[in-house]
Amino acid sequence: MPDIKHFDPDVALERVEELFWQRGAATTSIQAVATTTGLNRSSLYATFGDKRDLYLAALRRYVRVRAEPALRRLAQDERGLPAIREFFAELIEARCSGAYAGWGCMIVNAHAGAECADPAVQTLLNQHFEYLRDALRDALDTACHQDQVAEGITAEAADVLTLLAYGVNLRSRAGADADTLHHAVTVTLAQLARDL
Amino acid sequence: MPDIKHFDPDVALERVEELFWQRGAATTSIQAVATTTGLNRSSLYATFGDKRDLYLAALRRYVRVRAEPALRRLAQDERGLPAIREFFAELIEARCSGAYAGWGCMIVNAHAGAECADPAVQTLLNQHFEYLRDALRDALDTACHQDQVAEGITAEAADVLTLLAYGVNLRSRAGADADTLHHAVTVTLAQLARDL
DNA sequence: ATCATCTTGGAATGTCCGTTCCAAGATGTC
DNA sequence: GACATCTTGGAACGGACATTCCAAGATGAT
Repeated sequence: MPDIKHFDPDVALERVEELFWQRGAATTSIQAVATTTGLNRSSLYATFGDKRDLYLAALRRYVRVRAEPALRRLAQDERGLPAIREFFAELIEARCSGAYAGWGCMIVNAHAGAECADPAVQTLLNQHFEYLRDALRDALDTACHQDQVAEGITAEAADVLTLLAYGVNLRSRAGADADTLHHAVTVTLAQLARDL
Repeated sequence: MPDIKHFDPDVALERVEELFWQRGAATTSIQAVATTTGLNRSSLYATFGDKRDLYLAALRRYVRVRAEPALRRLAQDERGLPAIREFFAELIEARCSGAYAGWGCMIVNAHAGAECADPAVQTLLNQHFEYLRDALRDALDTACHQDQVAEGITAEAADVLTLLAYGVNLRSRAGADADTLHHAVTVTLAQLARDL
Protein backbone atom coordinates (compact mmCIF):
# COMPACT_ATOMS: atom_id res chain seq x y z
CA MET A 1 0.00 0.00 0.00
CA PRO A 2 1.81 3.05 -1.31
CA ASP A 3 -0.03 6.03 0.07
CA ILE A 4 -3.04 6.61 2.24
CA LYS A 5 -5.69 9.32 2.14
CA HIS A 6 -4.70 12.51 3.89
CA PHE A 7 -8.20 13.08 5.21
CA ASP A 8 -11.09 11.21 6.76
CA PRO A 9 -13.82 10.58 4.16
CA ASP A 10 -16.48 10.33 6.88
CA VAL A 11 -15.65 13.74 8.27
CA ALA A 12 -15.61 15.20 4.77
CA LEU A 13 -18.95 13.60 3.94
CA GLU A 14 -20.50 15.19 6.99
CA ARG A 15 -19.49 18.61 5.73
CA VAL A 16 -20.82 17.78 2.28
CA GLU A 17 -24.08 16.61 3.77
CA GLU A 18 -24.52 19.87 5.66
CA LEU A 19 -23.82 21.84 2.51
CA PHE A 20 -26.32 19.93 0.36
CA TRP A 21 -28.82 19.96 3.22
CA GLN A 22 -28.66 23.72 3.66
CA ARG A 23 -28.32 24.85 0.07
CA GLY A 24 -29.73 22.04 -2.03
CA ALA A 25 -28.10 19.96 -4.74
CA ALA A 26 -28.61 22.23 -7.72
CA THR A 27 -27.25 25.38 -6.08
CA THR A 28 -24.21 23.79 -4.45
CA SER A 29 -21.15 23.64 -6.69
CA ILE A 30 -18.31 21.18 -6.47
CA GLN A 31 -16.07 24.20 -5.96
CA ALA A 32 -18.09 25.16 -2.88
CA VAL A 33 -17.79 21.61 -1.58
CA ALA A 34 -14.03 21.65 -2.13
CA THR A 35 -13.67 24.97 -0.33
CA THR A 36 -15.82 23.94 2.61
CA THR A 37 -14.18 20.57 3.10
CA GLY A 38 -10.72 21.96 2.43
CA LEU A 39 -10.21 19.20 -0.13
CA ASN A 40 -9.09 19.41 -3.69
CA ARG A 41 -11.51 18.60 -6.47
CA SER A 42 -9.34 15.67 -7.52
CA SER A 43 -9.60 14.12 -4.08
CA LEU A 44 -13.37 14.56 -4.09
CA TYR A 45 -13.76 12.85 -7.45
CA ALA A 46 -11.34 10.09 -6.53
CA THR A 47 -13.14 9.38 -3.27
CA PHE A 48 -16.81 9.86 -4.01
CA GLY A 49 -17.25 9.89 -7.77
CA ASP A 50 -19.13 12.61 -9.59
CA LYS A 51 -21.61 15.13 -8.22
CA ARG A 52 -24.61 12.81 -8.36
CA ASP A 53 -22.73 10.11 -6.45
CA LEU A 54 -21.63 12.69 -3.91
CA TYR A 55 -25.17 13.95 -3.39
CA LEU A 56 -26.51 10.42 -3.02
CA ALA A 57 -23.82 9.58 -0.48
CA ALA A 58 -24.66 12.73 1.47
CA LEU A 59 -28.38 11.98 1.35
CA ARG A 60 -27.81 8.41 2.52
CA ARG A 61 -25.68 9.70 5.37
CA TYR A 62 -28.44 12.12 6.33
CA VAL A 63 -31.00 9.33 6.45
CA ARG A 64 -28.72 7.03 8.41
CA VAL A 65 -27.30 9.52 10.91
CA ARG A 66 -29.83 12.31 11.26
CA ALA A 67 -33.21 10.76 10.57
CA GLU A 68 -33.37 7.09 11.40
CA PRO A 69 -32.00 7.07 14.96
CA ALA A 70 -34.77 9.42 16.12
CA LEU A 71 -37.37 7.32 14.32
CA ARG A 72 -36.08 4.11 15.86
CA ARG A 73 -36.35 5.72 19.28
CA LEU A 74 -39.91 6.79 18.51
CA ALA A 75 -40.95 3.36 17.25
CA GLN A 76 -39.64 1.63 20.36
CA ASP A 77 -40.84 4.19 22.87
CA GLU A 78 -43.37 2.59 25.19
CA ARG A 79 -45.03 5.76 26.33
CA GLY A 80 -47.47 6.16 23.43
CA LEU A 81 -48.87 9.65 22.91
CA PRO A 82 -46.28 11.41 25.08
CA ALA A 83 -43.57 9.95 22.87
CA ILE A 84 -45.28 11.35 19.78
CA ARG A 85 -45.67 14.70 21.46
CA GLU A 86 -42.00 14.74 22.32
CA PHE A 87 -41.04 13.72 18.82
CA PHE A 88 -42.82 16.70 17.31
CA ALA A 89 -41.58 19.07 19.98
CA GLU A 90 -37.98 18.09 19.29
CA LEU A 91 -38.57 18.31 15.56
CA ILE A 92 -39.88 21.87 15.78
CA GLU A 93 -37.09 22.81 18.17
CA ALA A 94 -34.46 21.49 15.78
CA ARG A 95 -35.98 23.21 12.75
CA CYS A 96 -36.59 26.64 14.26
CA SER A 97 -33.58 27.20 16.49
CA GLY A 98 -30.02 26.10 16.91
CA ALA A 99 -27.33 25.54 14.32
CA TYR A 100 -29.65 24.09 11.69
CA ALA A 101 -32.51 26.59 12.00
CA GLY A 102 -34.20 27.26 8.69
CA TRP A 103 -32.56 24.33 6.93
CA GLY A 104 -35.65 22.15 7.04
CA CYS A 105 -35.25 18.42 6.44
CA MET A 106 -32.94 17.27 3.67
CA ILE A 107 -35.38 14.56 2.63
CA VAL A 108 -38.31 16.93 2.46
CA ASN A 109 -36.23 19.49 0.58
CA ALA A 110 -35.27 16.85 -1.96
CA HIS A 111 -38.95 16.29 -2.73
CA ALA A 112 -39.32 19.75 -4.21
CA GLY A 113 -36.05 19.94 -6.11
CA ALA A 114 -34.86 18.59 -9.42
CA GLU A 115 -33.10 15.79 -7.50
CA CYS A 116 -36.51 14.23 -7.16
CA ALA A 117 -36.46 13.19 -10.82
CA ASP A 118 -33.58 10.80 -10.08
CA PRO A 119 -34.97 7.29 -9.48
CA ALA A 120 -32.34 6.52 -6.84
CA VAL A 121 -33.33 9.64 -4.93
CA GLN A 122 -37.01 8.89 -5.31
CA THR A 123 -36.50 5.43 -3.85
CA LEU A 124 -34.78 6.94 -0.82
CA LEU A 125 -37.57 9.47 -0.37
CA ASN A 126 -40.30 6.85 -0.51
CA GLN A 127 -38.42 4.52 1.81
CA HIS A 128 -37.98 7.28 4.35
CA PHE A 129 -41.61 8.28 4.10
CA GLU A 130 -42.66 4.74 4.94
CA TYR A 131 -40.06 4.51 7.67
CA LEU A 132 -41.46 7.62 9.30
CA ARG A 133 -45.03 6.43 8.89
CA ASP A 134 -44.20 3.04 10.37
CA ALA A 135 -42.52 4.62 13.37
CA LEU A 136 -45.50 6.86 14.01
CA ARG A 137 -47.80 3.90 13.54
CA ASP A 138 -45.87 1.87 16.10
CA ALA A 139 -46.04 4.71 18.61
CA LEU A 140 -49.75 5.16 17.93
CA ASP A 141 -50.30 1.46 18.29
CA THR A 142 -48.70 1.62 21.71
CA ALA A 143 -51.00 4.52 22.58
CA CYS A 144 -54.03 2.53 21.46
CA HIS A 145 -53.10 -0.44 23.61
CA GLN A 146 -52.78 1.86 26.60
CA ASP A 147 -56.21 3.41 25.99
CA GLN A 148 -54.73 6.84 25.46
CA VAL A 149 -56.63 7.62 22.29
CA ALA A 150 -60.19 8.78 21.67
CA GLU A 151 -62.85 6.45 20.42
CA GLY A 152 -62.62 5.53 16.78
CA ILE A 153 -58.93 6.43 16.54
CA THR A 154 -56.66 3.72 15.20
CA ALA A 155 -53.06 3.51 14.14
CA GLU A 156 -54.27 4.60 10.70
CA ALA A 157 -54.04 8.15 11.98
CA ALA A 158 -50.28 7.78 11.47
CA ASP A 159 -50.86 8.83 7.85
CA VAL A 160 -52.01 12.21 9.07
CA LEU A 161 -49.09 12.69 11.42
CA THR A 162 -46.62 11.78 8.72
CA LEU A 163 -47.88 14.43 6.34
CA LEU A 164 -48.07 16.83 9.26
CA ALA A 165 -44.38 16.27 9.98
CA TYR A 166 -43.57 16.94 6.34
CA GLY A 167 -45.57 20.16 6.50
CA VAL A 168 -43.71 21.26 9.61
CA ASN A 169 -40.35 20.63 7.98
CA LEU A 170 -41.40 22.54 4.92
CA ARG A 171 -42.88 25.57 6.63
CA SER A 172 -39.88 25.94 8.92
CA ARG A 173 -37.83 26.89 5.88
CA ALA A 174 -39.93 29.97 5.18
CA GLY A 175 -39.29 31.19 8.70
CA ALA A 176 -42.53 29.98 10.23
CA ASP A 177 -42.29 30.61 13.96
CA ALA A 178 -42.18 27.69 16.35
CA ASP A 179 -45.37 28.72 18.14
CA THR A 180 -47.49 28.45 15.01
CA LEU A 181 -46.10 25.03 14.21
CA HIS A 182 -46.49 23.90 17.77
CA HIS A 183 -50.08 25.00 17.75
CA ALA A 184 -50.94 22.86 14.74
CA VAL A 185 -49.31 19.83 16.33
CA THR A 186 -51.05 20.39 19.65
CA VAL A 187 -54.45 20.68 17.96
CA THR A 188 -53.85 17.48 16.02
CA LEU A 189 -52.72 15.47 18.98
CA ALA A 190 -55.57 16.83 21.10
CA GLN A 191 -57.99 15.34 18.58
CA LEU A 192 -56.34 11.96 18.93
CA ALA A 193 -56.20 11.94 22.70
CA ARG A 194 -58.92 10.41 24.83
CA ASP A 195 -60.86 13.03 26.75
CA LEU A 196 -60.05 12.99 30.41
CA MET B 1 -45.63 54.90 -30.43
CA PRO B 2 -43.12 53.47 -32.86
CA ASP B 3 -43.39 49.71 -32.54
CA ILE B 4 -45.47 47.33 -30.54
CA LYS B 5 -44.52 43.98 -28.99
CA HIS B 6 -44.81 41.09 -31.38
CA PHE B 7 -46.13 38.80 -28.66
CA ASP B 8 -48.55 38.77 -25.75
CA PRO B 9 -46.64 39.08 -22.44
CA ASP B 10 -49.46 37.35 -20.57
CA VAL B 11 -49.34 34.31 -22.78
CA ALA B 12 -45.56 34.21 -22.51
CA LEU B 13 -45.71 34.52 -18.73
CA GLU B 14 -48.03 31.55 -18.55
CA ARG B 15 -45.43 29.45 -20.34
CA VAL B 16 -42.71 30.76 -18.06
CA GLU B 17 -44.80 29.98 -15.02
CA GLU B 18 -45.31 26.40 -16.14
CA LEU B 19 -41.59 26.02 -16.72
CA PHE B 20 -40.58 27.37 -13.31
CA TRP B 21 -43.39 25.42 -11.68
CA GLN B 22 -42.32 22.12 -13.19
CA ARG B 23 -38.56 22.46 -13.07
CA GLY B 24 -37.85 24.99 -10.35
CA ALA B 25 -36.04 28.30 -10.52
CA ALA B 26 -32.47 27.10 -10.13
CA THR B 27 -32.61 24.43 -12.82
CA THR B 28 -34.47 26.46 -15.43
CA SER B 29 -32.20 28.51 -17.66
CA ILE B 30 -33.12 31.68 -19.50
CA GLN B 31 -32.23 29.83 -22.66
CA ALA B 32 -34.85 27.20 -21.85
CA VAL B 33 -37.40 29.92 -21.22
CA ALA B 34 -36.56 31.55 -24.54
CA THR B 35 -36.88 28.28 -26.41
CA THR B 36 -40.18 27.34 -24.77
CA THR B 37 -41.80 30.72 -25.24
CA GLY B 38 -40.35 31.14 -28.72
CA LEU B 39 -39.01 34.51 -27.67
CA ASN B 40 -35.56 35.93 -27.93
CA ARG B 41 -33.55 36.57 -24.80
CA SER B 42 -33.54 40.29 -25.58
CA SER B 43 -37.32 40.39 -25.60
CA LEU B 44 -37.47 38.53 -22.31
CA TYR B 45 -35.09 40.93 -20.60
CA ALA B 46 -36.80 43.98 -22.11
CA THR B 47 -40.21 42.80 -20.99
CA PHE B 48 -39.66 41.17 -17.61
CA GLY B 49 -36.24 42.24 -16.36
CA ASP B 50 -33.68 39.73 -15.14
CA LYS B 51 -34.19 36.15 -14.03
CA ARG B 52 -35.22 37.01 -10.49
CA ASP B 53 -37.86 39.44 -11.75
CA LEU B 54 -39.07 36.83 -14.19
CA TYR B 55 -39.39 34.19 -11.50
CA LEU B 56 -41.21 36.56 -9.19
CA ALA B 57 -43.64 37.52 -11.95
CA ALA B 58 -44.27 33.85 -12.67
CA LEU B 59 -44.77 33.06 -8.98
CA ARG B 60 -47.18 35.97 -8.58
CA ARG B 61 -49.11 34.77 -11.60
CA TYR B 62 -49.30 31.29 -10.12
CA VAL B 63 -50.70 32.65 -6.88
CA ARG B 64 -53.20 34.87 -8.64
CA VAL B 65 -54.40 32.49 -11.34
CA ARG B 66 -53.84 28.96 -10.03
CA ALA B 67 -54.11 29.19 -6.25
CA GLU B 68 -56.32 32.01 -5.08
CA PRO B 69 -59.47 31.37 -7.14
CA ALA B 70 -59.86 27.89 -5.64
CA LEU B 71 -59.25 29.26 -2.17
CA ARG B 72 -61.81 32.02 -2.63
CA ARG B 73 -64.34 29.42 -3.68
CA LEU B 74 -63.51 27.34 -0.62
CA ALA B 75 -63.79 30.28 1.77
CA GLN B 76 -67.20 31.27 0.44
CA ASP B 77 -68.62 27.78 0.12
CA GLU B 78 -71.59 27.40 2.43
CA ARG B 79 -71.53 23.62 2.65
CA GLY B 80 -68.91 23.29 5.40
CA LEU B 81 -67.18 19.92 5.65
CA PRO B 82 -68.26 18.69 2.19
CA ALA B 83 -66.59 21.75 0.71
CA ILE B 84 -63.36 20.89 2.49
CA ARG B 85 -63.62 17.29 1.37
CA GLU B 86 -64.08 18.41 -2.20
CA PHE B 87 -61.18 20.84 -1.95
CA PHE B 88 -58.78 18.08 -0.96
CA ALA B 89 -60.21 15.65 -3.50
CA GLU B 90 -59.65 18.13 -6.29
CA LEU B 91 -56.19 18.94 -4.99
CA ILE B 92 -55.12 15.31 -5.04
CA GLU B 93 -56.70 14.80 -8.43
CA ALA B 94 -54.81 17.77 -9.87
CA ARG B 95 -51.50 16.67 -8.36
CA CYS B 96 -51.59 13.00 -9.29
CA SER B 97 -53.17 12.98 -12.75
CA GLY B 98 -53.67 15.20 -15.74
CA ALA B 99 -51.29 17.59 -17.42
CA TYR B 100 -49.63 18.77 -14.20
CA ALA B 101 -49.19 15.39 -12.50
CA GLY B 102 -46.03 15.24 -10.44
CA TRP B 103 -45.43 18.98 -10.57
CA GLY B 104 -46.62 19.60 -7.02
CA CYS B 105 -47.51 23.14 -6.00
CA MET B 106 -45.21 25.96 -7.11
CA ILE B 107 -45.54 27.66 -3.73
CA VAL B 108 -44.69 24.52 -1.81
CA ASN B 109 -41.80 23.77 -4.13
CA ALA B 110 -40.42 27.24 -3.55
CA HIS B 111 -40.27 26.51 0.18
CA ALA B 112 -37.62 23.86 -0.31
CA GLY B 113 -35.52 25.60 -2.92
CA ALA B 114 -32.89 28.31 -2.81
CA GLU B 115 -35.55 30.82 -3.94
CA CYS B 116 -36.77 30.69 -0.38
CA ALA B 117 -33.83 32.81 0.77
CA ASP B 118 -35.18 35.75 -1.23
CA PRO B 119 -37.21 38.03 1.07
CA ALA B 120 -39.69 38.88 -1.68
CA VAL B 121 -40.33 35.18 -2.26
CA GLN B 122 -40.60 34.50 1.44
CA THR B 123 -43.23 37.21 1.79
CA LEU B 124 -45.27 35.61 -0.98
CA LEU B 125 -44.95 32.18 0.63
CA ASN B 126 -46.07 33.40 4.03
CA GLN B 127 -48.96 35.38 2.56
CA HIS B 128 -50.17 32.35 0.67
CA PHE B 129 -49.87 30.14 3.72
CA GLU B 130 -52.10 32.50 5.66
CA TYR B 131 -54.47 32.82 2.73
CA LEU B 132 -54.88 29.05 2.63
CA ARG B 133 -55.28 28.80 6.38
CA ASP B 134 -57.89 31.56 6.40
CA ALA B 135 -59.87 29.88 3.64
CA LEU B 136 -59.84 26.56 5.49
CA ARG B 137 -60.76 28.36 8.70
CA ASP B 138 -63.73 30.02 7.01
CA ALA B 139 -64.95 26.71 5.66
CA LEU B 140 -64.42 25.07 9.02
CA ASP B 141 -66.26 27.90 10.72
CA THR B 142 -69.21 27.27 8.43
CA ALA B 143 -69.07 23.59 9.37
CA CYS B 144 -69.07 24.49 13.07
CA HIS B 145 -72.13 26.69 12.71
CA GLN B 146 -73.95 23.86 10.98
CA ASP B 147 -73.09 21.39 13.74
CA GLN B 148 -71.14 19.19 11.38
CA VAL B 149 -68.08 18.82 13.57
CA ALA B 150 -67.33 16.64 16.56
CA GLU B 151 -67.35 17.98 20.08
CA GLY B 152 -64.35 20.10 20.98
CA ILE B 153 -63.45 20.84 17.36
CA THR B 154 -63.11 24.48 16.49
CA ALA B 155 -61.90 26.45 13.49
CA GLU B 156 -58.42 26.16 15.02
CA ALA B 157 -58.18 22.79 13.35
CA ALA B 158 -57.54 24.74 10.15
CA ASP B 159 -53.86 24.81 11.14
CA VAL B 160 -53.74 21.06 10.80
CA LEU B 161 -55.48 20.99 7.44
CA THR B 162 -53.15 23.66 6.09
CA LEU B 163 -50.02 21.67 6.90
CA LEU B 164 -51.78 18.56 5.62
CA ALA B 165 -52.36 20.26 2.27
CA TYR B 166 -48.69 21.20 2.12
CA GLY B 167 -47.73 17.61 2.86
CA VAL B 168 -50.00 16.35 0.09
CA ASN B 169 -48.49 18.76 -2.42
CA LEU B 170 -45.01 17.72 -1.43
CA ARG B 171 -45.51 13.98 -1.45
CA SER B 172 -47.22 14.07 -4.83
CA ARG B 173 -43.88 15.08 -6.34
CA ALA B 174 -42.20 11.84 -5.26
CA GLY B 175 -44.89 9.88 -7.07
CA ALA B 176 -47.06 9.13 -4.03
CA ASP B 177 -50.19 7.47 -5.29
CA ALA B 178 -53.53 9.21 -4.97
CA ASP B 179 -55.02 6.49 -2.79
CA THR B 180 -52.44 6.93 -0.05
CA LEU B 181 -52.92 10.68 -0.02
CA HIS B 182 -56.69 10.31 -0.10
CA HIS B 183 -56.53 7.97 2.85
CA ALA B 184 -54.68 10.47 5.01
CA VAL B 185 -57.19 13.17 4.17
CA THR B 186 -60.15 10.90 4.84
CA VAL B 187 -58.78 9.89 8.21
CA THR B 188 -58.20 13.51 9.17
CA LEU B 189 -61.62 14.69 8.13
CA ALA B 190 -63.27 11.72 9.82
CA GLN B 191 -61.74 12.88 13.09
CA LEU B 192 -63.26 16.31 12.63
CA ALA B 193 -66.72 15.14 11.66
CA ARG B 194 -69.51 14.66 14.17
CA ASP B 195 -70.42 11.03 14.63
CA LEU B 196 -73.70 10.20 12.99
C1' DA C 1 -42.13 59.96 -47.08
C1' DT C 2 -39.51 60.93 -43.18
C1' DC C 3 -38.15 60.36 -38.74
C1' DA C 4 -37.81 59.06 -34.09
C1' DT C 5 -38.47 55.09 -31.27
C1' DC C 6 -39.16 50.70 -29.93
C1' DT C 7 -38.59 45.60 -30.84
C1' DT C 8 -35.98 41.92 -32.35
C1' DG C 9 -32.38 38.46 -33.63
C1' DG C 10 -27.92 37.22 -33.01
C1' DA C 11 -23.44 37.88 -31.69
C1' DA C 12 -20.47 38.75 -27.84
C1' DT C 13 -18.82 38.83 -22.88
C1' DG C 14 -17.19 37.17 -18.81
C1' DT C 15 -18.13 34.02 -15.18
C1' DC C 16 -18.93 29.67 -13.30
C1' DC C 17 -19.96 24.97 -13.96
C1' DG C 18 -18.59 19.72 -13.80
C1' DT C 19 -15.02 17.06 -15.09
C1' DT C 20 -10.40 15.42 -16.63
C1' DC C 21 -5.55 15.38 -16.89
C1' DC C 22 -0.87 15.46 -15.41
C1' DA C 23 3.26 16.34 -12.97
C1' DA C 24 4.92 16.42 -8.30
C1' DG C 25 4.98 14.56 -3.86
C1' DA C 26 4.20 11.13 -0.33
C1' DT C 27 4.15 6.50 1.34
C1' DG C 28 4.70 1.45 2.27
C1' DT C 29 7.31 -2.63 0.43
C1' DC C 30 11.33 -5.03 -0.87
C1' DG D 1 17.48 3.30 -0.77
C1' DA D 2 14.84 2.09 -4.95
C1' DC D 3 10.54 1.12 -6.82
C1' DA D 4 5.73 0.86 -7.63
C1' DT D 5 1.46 3.01 -6.44
C1' DC D 6 -1.62 6.07 -4.71
C1' DT D 7 -2.84 10.95 -3.37
C1' DT D 8 -2.65 15.61 -4.21
C1' DG D 9 -2.55 20.42 -6.08
C1' DG D 10 -3.24 23.07 -9.89
C1' DA D 11 -3.87 23.77 -14.49
C1' DA D 12 -6.84 22.97 -18.39
C1' DC D 13 -11.12 21.89 -20.94
C1' DG D 14 -15.41 22.55 -23.11
C1' DG D 15 -19.88 23.82 -22.26
C1' DA D 16 -23.64 26.37 -20.12
C1' DC D 17 -24.88 30.16 -17.66
C1' DA D 18 -26.95 35.20 -17.03
C1' DT D 19 -26.53 39.29 -19.06
C1' DT D 20 -25.36 43.08 -22.41
C1' DC D 21 -24.75 45.17 -26.76
C1' DC D 22 -25.65 46.47 -31.38
C1' DA D 23 -27.19 46.61 -35.98
C1' DA D 24 -31.31 45.72 -38.60
C1' DG D 25 -36.10 45.90 -39.06
C1' DA D 26 -40.72 47.37 -38.05
C1' DT D 27 -44.02 50.75 -36.74
C1' DG D 28 -46.83 54.88 -35.75
C1' DA D 29 -46.75 59.99 -35.80
C1' DT D 30 -45.94 63.99 -38.56
